[in-house]
Amino acid sequence: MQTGSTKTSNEQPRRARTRVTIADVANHLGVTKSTVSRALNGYTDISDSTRLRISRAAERLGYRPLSHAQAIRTGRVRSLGLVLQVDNEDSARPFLADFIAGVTQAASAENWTVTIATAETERGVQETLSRLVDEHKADGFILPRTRSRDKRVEALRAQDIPFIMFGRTEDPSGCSWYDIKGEDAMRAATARLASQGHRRIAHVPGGSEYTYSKLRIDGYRDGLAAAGLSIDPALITSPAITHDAGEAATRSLLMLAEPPTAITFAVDRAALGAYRVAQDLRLRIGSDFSVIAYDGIPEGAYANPGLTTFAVNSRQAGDRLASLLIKRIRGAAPEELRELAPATLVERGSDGPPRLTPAELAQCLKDKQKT
Amino acid sequence: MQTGSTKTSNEQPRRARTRVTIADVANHLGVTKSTVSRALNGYTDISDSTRLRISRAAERLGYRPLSHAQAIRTGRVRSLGLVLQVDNEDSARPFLADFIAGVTQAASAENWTVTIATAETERGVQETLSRLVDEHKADGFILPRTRSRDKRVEALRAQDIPFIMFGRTEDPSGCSWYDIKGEDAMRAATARLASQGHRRIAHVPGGSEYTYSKLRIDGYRDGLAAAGLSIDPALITSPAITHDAGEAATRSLLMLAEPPTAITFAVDRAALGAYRVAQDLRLRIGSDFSVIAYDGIPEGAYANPGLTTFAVNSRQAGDRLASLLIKRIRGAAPEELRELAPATLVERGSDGPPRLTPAELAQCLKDKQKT
DNA sequence: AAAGTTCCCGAAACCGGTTTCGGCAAGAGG
DNA sequence: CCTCTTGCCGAAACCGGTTTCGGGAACTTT
Repeated sequence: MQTGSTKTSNEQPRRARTRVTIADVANHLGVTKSTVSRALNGYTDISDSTRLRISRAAERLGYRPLSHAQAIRTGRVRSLGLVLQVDNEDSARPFLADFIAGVTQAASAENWTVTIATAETERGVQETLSRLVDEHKADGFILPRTRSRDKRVEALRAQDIPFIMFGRTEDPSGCSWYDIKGEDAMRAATARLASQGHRRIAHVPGGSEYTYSKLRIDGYRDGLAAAGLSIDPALITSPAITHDAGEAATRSLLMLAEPPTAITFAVDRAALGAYRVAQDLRLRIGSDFSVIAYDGIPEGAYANPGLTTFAVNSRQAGDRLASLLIKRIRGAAPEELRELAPATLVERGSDGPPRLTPAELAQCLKDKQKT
Repeated sequence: MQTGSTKTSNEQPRRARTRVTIADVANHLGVTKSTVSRALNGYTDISDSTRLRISRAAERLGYRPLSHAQAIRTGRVRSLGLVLQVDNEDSARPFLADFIAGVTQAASAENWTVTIATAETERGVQETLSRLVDEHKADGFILPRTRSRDKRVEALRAQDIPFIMFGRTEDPSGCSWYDIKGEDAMRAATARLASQGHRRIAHVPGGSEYTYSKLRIDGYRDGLAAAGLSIDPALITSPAITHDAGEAATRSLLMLAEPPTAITFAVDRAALGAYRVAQDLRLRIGSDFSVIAYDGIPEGAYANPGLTTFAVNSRQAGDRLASLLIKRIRGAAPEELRELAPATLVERGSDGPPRLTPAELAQCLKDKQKT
């Protein structure tokens, strides 16, 4: 019974609702499609009067070109790609909404859109990215959380596909980026603590695969050096980006024979782990020992005392990233599209002059352990 | 010097990187484009052997059809649209990442993508939505946070564009939805508190323009009725969805001559405001008065005592919404695509048997006020 | 063996835009 | 007055797919 061209899949015929096409505009004015197209796209071989007539008519008829119809010839879909890694641990990203708002806002301003995708693993991100590339779902990509050696960067660079990093990377050739100066923030944090009188200042770094982690350690080191303090490798723990890991790192630091009176954390979430330690050991954060972190997550404001931190403006970051990427897609050289912005210090209660010296703190902890 | 067809805009010629097209596959096998197209799209008038040959060759050559090239004829871009309202107040949406992960995951599974956009105002959302519709950037839309009377719904319904709501609405004709049974959760919350011995149980509703708010109030009322408790209009406050508003609502309830010993909140964030009141008045949440809320935001776990709440699975919601929407786009009747799922109770420490009667609580508060 | 089906697939139109090419007309130059 | 530009726009090809139409070959049926 089947009559040749019967489809098996359950797709429904597209609805017949008619759109205003470029041909409608052309017919309406008695010109050709090509004239309309060139008039609307800024070609110079169209007289001003004609251009005006056409753009008016297009406006009045409500003509909106289909970007996918344009894309077939131009190769541009006017869309930015964003592939997020959402693993189970830190899937709760409080500033994601802001970040996306920034990206989409800048994109809409140029009449572009944003194509978003997620994956759980690094490998999954790679695959998703390459699918979007293969199907040309986006003209360029925003790469958040860049690693020192980043496969996404390598793949896109090799294929000469426009991209911009939120973060920096080891080999910057052909790369554009927007990043927050985490190194400056950590330098400032260390300087601030030193000026408060701290002499032993520790650092809990972030994930070692990420570029930011190295940069923040550098900043921490620079800050110590500038304050004339020596660098004690024992005061730099293993990486910690979660609540639990931050708690463990804090504990290990306080166990030291000569414990630090201040700790800088590369990420807020780890710093919040220190609060649990303080509660456990009945220490007051901000006097018994101080904490300064980085990120600016909202939970930091609810902590008690509030977490002093260097906050990043996620919305602005998204906005700048999208703007720069569009420029890149339009042909700007990648080397011209590199921007750094500062984090802003949010002073709350988690830091202050040390009540005790390291030796006294050690003694105090030993006493508490007995009881 | 300009030679006629010079463009003024700064667009760069698209890069010449060649893709594998359908013609390449066809030539490679000595068949026509149309045969390849039909073979790959499941038409029945292609012999199995040919179909196999073609799909193998396509695979081997790495052929991926351009969705925008397909779209020009089919009218389908294989993309789901999602327009979020990101206002300044609650822009920090902790489950957004999960929600997006769910949506994109279900979309990718069908080889679809997700086009995301944001706006700050209700009006902005409307405009963004209509821009996406006009440019046909998506084949259908996911509408989060539906209102009782929702302009987005009316607009899309009028134009017969597929959509699905996360939430319900007043006039369900032509609507599909996925929603969490907030009414059941509130009924269960009230029942739970009643069984703990509470006799005066209050409710702090969410934004009155949203459908969920009305439903949760209904659930609260049903719960009271089922427990044989009377409904006191004084125990239903004005809407509160922020920390501050929740704090104010709590204060007003405790000021009552006969205050409630338990409060149900339509949203977690408002419930967290109650903690500030408790701290202020030196009341213990979970014994002096109890709190049960709804949402399952992560901050609830950090509160002290932990917030007992009905949590929604955002990831699953996103997943189901995307799946249902795709079915809708493929032609399923909207009435068949309606799903409800339960919220799950997360028992923490914010509720328990009342230590005091309402009268005693009032007295206690009066005493504290004196000192 | 002729006629009618059924199974496959090629040819060509089509979707809605963009871009190339060429030509007419008006203005400039000699 | 004739030629040479220059400005402006139409005709048609083109992008990469999908879909319609029709027809040849093989297979039944009578």
